[in-house]
Amino acid sequence: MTIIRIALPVPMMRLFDYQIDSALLAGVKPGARVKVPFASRQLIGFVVALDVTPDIAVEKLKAVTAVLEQESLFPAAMWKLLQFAASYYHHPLGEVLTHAAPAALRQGEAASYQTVRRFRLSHEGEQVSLDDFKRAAQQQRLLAALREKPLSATDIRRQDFSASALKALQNKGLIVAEEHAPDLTGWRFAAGEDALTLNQEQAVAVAALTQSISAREAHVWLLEGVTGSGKTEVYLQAMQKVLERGEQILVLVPEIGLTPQTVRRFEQRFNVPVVALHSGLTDNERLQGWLQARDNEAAIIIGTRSAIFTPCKALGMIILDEEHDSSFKQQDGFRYNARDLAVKRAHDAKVNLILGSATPSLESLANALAGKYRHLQLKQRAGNAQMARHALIDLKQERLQHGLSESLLARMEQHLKAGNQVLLFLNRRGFASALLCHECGWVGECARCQRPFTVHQQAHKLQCHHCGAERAIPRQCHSCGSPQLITQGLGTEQLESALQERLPDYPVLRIDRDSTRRKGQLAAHLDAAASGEYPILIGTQMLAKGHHFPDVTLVALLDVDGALYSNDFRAAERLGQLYTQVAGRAGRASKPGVVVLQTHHPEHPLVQELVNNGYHDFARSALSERQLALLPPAASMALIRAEATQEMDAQNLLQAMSQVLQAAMQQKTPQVHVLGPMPAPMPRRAGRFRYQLLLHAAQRKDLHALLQQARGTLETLPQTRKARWSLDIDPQDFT
DNA sequence: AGCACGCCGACT
DNA sequence: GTCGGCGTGCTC
Repeated sequence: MTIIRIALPVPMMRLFDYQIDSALLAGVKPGARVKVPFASRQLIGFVVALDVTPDIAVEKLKAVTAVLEQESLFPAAMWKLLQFAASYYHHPLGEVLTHAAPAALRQGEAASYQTVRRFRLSHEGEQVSLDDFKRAAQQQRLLAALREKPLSATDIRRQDFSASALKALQNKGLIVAEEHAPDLTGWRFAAGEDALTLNQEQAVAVAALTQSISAREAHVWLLEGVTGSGKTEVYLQAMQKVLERGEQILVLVPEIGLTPQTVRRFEQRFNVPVVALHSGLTDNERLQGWLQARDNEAAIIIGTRSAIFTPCKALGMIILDEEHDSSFKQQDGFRYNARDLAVKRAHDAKVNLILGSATPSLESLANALAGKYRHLQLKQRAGNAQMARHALIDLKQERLQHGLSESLLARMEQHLKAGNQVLLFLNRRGFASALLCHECGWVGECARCQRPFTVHQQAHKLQCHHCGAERAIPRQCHSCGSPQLITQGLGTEQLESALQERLPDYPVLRIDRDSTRRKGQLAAHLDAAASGEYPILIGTQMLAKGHHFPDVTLVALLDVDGALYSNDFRAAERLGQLYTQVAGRAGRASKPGVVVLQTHHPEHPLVQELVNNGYHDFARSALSERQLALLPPAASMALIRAEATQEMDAQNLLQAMSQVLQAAMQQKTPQVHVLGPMPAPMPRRAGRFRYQLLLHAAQRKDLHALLQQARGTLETLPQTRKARWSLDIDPQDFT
């Protein structure tokens, strides 16, 4: 009997020791999966250490039930990354490992390739004469092909053989199906489509990357390229250099960016096996992709956030597109940031990492400006496309009608009369953001969130956008009984009907979560928007990404002032990114676009910077503001959130945690500030009271040393039984 | 987290 | 008389 240490998928910062029979243990290495009894159930965990001295009596140790494999499930580099992630995010190792493994492996499936079904001619099939099939062309064609070599089910589909012909020949006993192990022969680069011609800036970027790849250097590259500057072509030409020497590329894209078109583009260009890890895969398909990546059977692996945990035997480069996108940060459970882990992974693997964006995050920009990342800039649009012009409308001097100023309406008519499209952004769906009583001021509020209900006139209901609760629209005030209920705050639904009334000759298309709820509706709406049959387009944030509308010559952002004086220090950065991404949606060579910002604060320095000098300068100003205020990236933060049905329970837990942290710091001069407990920006949600504790440190290592020391104590506090809590390292969202 | 144990209300 | 409500405690 030996004792081994195991990481289990439970939310505790502890490992568990088990006895194991020597015969069972033979050959088992750290990283292998085992099945063990845990309390009253059986769990699958990962071996972390062999032959350990347990910290409790040996007799109390249970025995391992089964060993699922002997070798580590994760190659050494991935094992190291996962250990790092667990310690950096102060998250239990067992949960990290379980999160990183494909679902099929978490559930105990074998880590093995699926057999492929292959069709070959039977003895009779080989004897039969093709002339007997003159009246069955499909069957004849299939027979002829099978005389050359057996075909897999995929071959048959790709080469357009008819399924009914296959069936018929099987029924006649001329073809037999066999299950075969897949032939794992690796892949070879073979050029597909030709590369595009580069402009000067692209050529400079490609040359720098190529040089680095050839010299086997490893840098992080921030590719800051305005919309339409041809970042993708830079990626593709750099990728080719890596593929030519047989190395793999991991491509991470935002959740919304993983489309079949993206995947096809890689396939057509390079003729190499591409694995796309998207949400539509079955557990088994995902496992197959994971294995192919691990064994270098796939050359390009493309996926969203979680794909950062895909092992690659011959990793040669990582590309992370739209690096500023918030979907790279997981917002619950194991709250990791795929962008930051990509930096660590590329560094350890000694490969290049390209972070691409038109609107880089201030974190990455700071690293580039500090010389930690190499900075590549594409300031010109590829081809002849021109940059959009920018304009401000000062709302202080204007009368607003349904959120639209007279000068904006005048501009819109001008563009519409010229036969162009107009795009209006309003990041608030529904008809109005509140329903209130004109006589007594009562506001229709969700009792569970203490926030006003959004009015949805089309669906004829009130809806809470925080918890989803719904009510019928009342006819009378619940407080004074008055029938005079009025709405406040403009939503997309109201904007749509106001515009239909004001500009009846121009059909309006609204694209938001409500109008695209059904499957396929978003794609249909986007097609309709691009077709030009709707001169006026209205959209929420979801329209800011992904699509280009060449006939749109006027884009306006309504009601973004909230971002300028927000409690959230990242609000301005996000506004700058939204504004710039939106500007990139519009115009083409022959029809340059105009972007209009309606604001009550045209004098705001960040607005001025954004409109006059663009994101590039805006970001640098915003960054120096952060540095002055000692906010990230000039400092490090961690956020502890707590919520409970009783307000005191959430407060008390964080109070106790604050004391634990303060006590841990007393040994040295405190270099970490613990702020709170304070109510969360949204103090109630779905009937729960929410509080938070903010940790702030000028030096990241101080914050980490503190959490390293105190994290174990935090989870064992008795107050944790009465409140739900979570720890978020480098929080992005403070709600 | 998940599960068992344990002590108080509305039903066959 | 039981079934089951979820508070409490524990997991090698």
